[in-house]
Amino acid sequence: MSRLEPVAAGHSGRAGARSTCLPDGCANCMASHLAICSDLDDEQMIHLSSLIDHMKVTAGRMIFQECDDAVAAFTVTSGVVKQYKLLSDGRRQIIGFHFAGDLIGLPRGATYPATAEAVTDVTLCRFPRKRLSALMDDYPALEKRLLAKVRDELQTAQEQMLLLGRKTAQERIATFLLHLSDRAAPGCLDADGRLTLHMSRGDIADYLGLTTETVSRCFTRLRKAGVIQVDAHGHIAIVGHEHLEALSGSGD
Amino acid sequence: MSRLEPVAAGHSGRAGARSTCLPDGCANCMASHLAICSDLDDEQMIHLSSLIDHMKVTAGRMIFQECDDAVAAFTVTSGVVKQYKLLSDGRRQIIGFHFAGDLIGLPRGATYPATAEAVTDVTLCRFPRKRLSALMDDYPALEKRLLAKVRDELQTAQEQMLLLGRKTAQERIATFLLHLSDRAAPGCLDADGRLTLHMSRGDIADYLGLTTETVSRCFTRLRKAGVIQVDAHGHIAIVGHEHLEALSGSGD
DNA sequence: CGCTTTTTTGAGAACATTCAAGGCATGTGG
DNA sequence: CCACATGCCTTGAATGTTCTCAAAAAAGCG
Repeated sequence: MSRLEPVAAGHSGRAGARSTCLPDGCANCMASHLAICSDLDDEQMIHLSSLIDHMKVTAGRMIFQECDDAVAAFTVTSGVVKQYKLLSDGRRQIIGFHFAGDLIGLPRGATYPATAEAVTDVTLCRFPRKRLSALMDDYPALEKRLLAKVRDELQTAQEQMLLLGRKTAQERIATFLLHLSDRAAPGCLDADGRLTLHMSRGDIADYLGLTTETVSRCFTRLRKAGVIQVDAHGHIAIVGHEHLEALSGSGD
Repeated sequence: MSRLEPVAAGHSGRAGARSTCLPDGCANCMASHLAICSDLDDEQMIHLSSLIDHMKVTAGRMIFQECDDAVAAFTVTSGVVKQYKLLSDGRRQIIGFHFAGDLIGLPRGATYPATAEAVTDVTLCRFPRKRLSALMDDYPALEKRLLAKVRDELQTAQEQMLLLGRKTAQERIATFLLHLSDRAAPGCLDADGRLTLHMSRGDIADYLGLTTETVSRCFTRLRKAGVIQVDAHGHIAIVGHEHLEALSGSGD
């Protein structure tokens, strides 16, 4: 049984954001302006489209596993994905959450260095690795874009090292909420400015190097302090943005 | 007064590892086989050489500072460099140590995201940023090499997140020692297999998210357990490599 | 509605930190 | 060559933040 199911064919004949002639999956892609394909012209896009598959993965399913052969990379086109590493006794560190436009699964080596799992229902664009790297040789714009993405990721990772190595539990939670509301997070911010976390307390804990209980206690404290409001569905409104920034320990 | 001093001119006429016609600094460069220039042919190397300066920085001096304009990138050609980020109250996280062949100071944005400081006396190769990116457009091999370097760094950063978020103090020290002895570390490994750390206990602590005291206590425990031997000068011999691996919590 | 899963809350324990002092090496000046 | 100052490392005792263990409350789901 494959963990990955091809996405159902979309409505044909509907013009997408780009020119016609593209496969439905690409023409309607919500992430095309964010992903590595965004710098390609229409002709190149058609070429790229011929190499890829569009997939759906339901929440909780694995996309690829650490140590597996890295045969394909994926662009997240909707939903939220997490990547994590495990220690032998089960301790888990989530190394990143990924949103629409993010590319995952294109490591330097032959195998994936982390496991990827769908947090919500997810749609993905699958690039066979060999064909993608061949394409990079032809289209330098693609490689430039990839380089930019990897650099961004590295910078984010360095900020996360500061968080994991030196910040208190409270500061970690504050930083996390601010990052979600300020940056990243397409699909996390409601129209009314409310934040939908999507991931569980346990996931947040494993991302911030804490336990579920500590995360829960910090949320409670922030709520009682009037910095955030949490509604019945767990959606979060940041009331004291400045207060939260003060609590985050800030960059410097 | 500049923090960076040009390196003294080398002996002229001495043939380096590469063909002649190169500036002494490049011809004699100990890191040319490791750095991003390693994939260039002689003609390209001559071109690259015309863009760069060779510098010396003494131990403890700053190379560039967080938030400064990222006008130049640097390749470490000898010695050890650390990069760190600070919180407003002085808490510090070292995000990486850099050895011969490593490239630092080429961020995505306009400013350096971290401060770089010489741990030992260091020699550097300085690339003005604009000219380097112009050169990348001409020599795709250079950009490919950079991409590979950044990917390596990202993978290292992800392993460090696992360490900082989930490993115990003992496991962090064990992992650190193994990494130095296995990988990285040109100039850290003596002929007889002994490890020279170069950096202080405080630096190690700020790299591993611990305090100086905890680092010291862990070293003592490892020494008393017979896993490592520390001589009068602080050089370390790893006696129980397998034992250390068991203590490191290992990848999975 | 009953079941499972997740989240919250509480009490006690643990690991690492903080605070404090002593040891050891290096370097300087008498 | 020794005395002394300095900086870094080590060791000890006490504290604290976060974790572990445990149970209740809330939310999701058939």
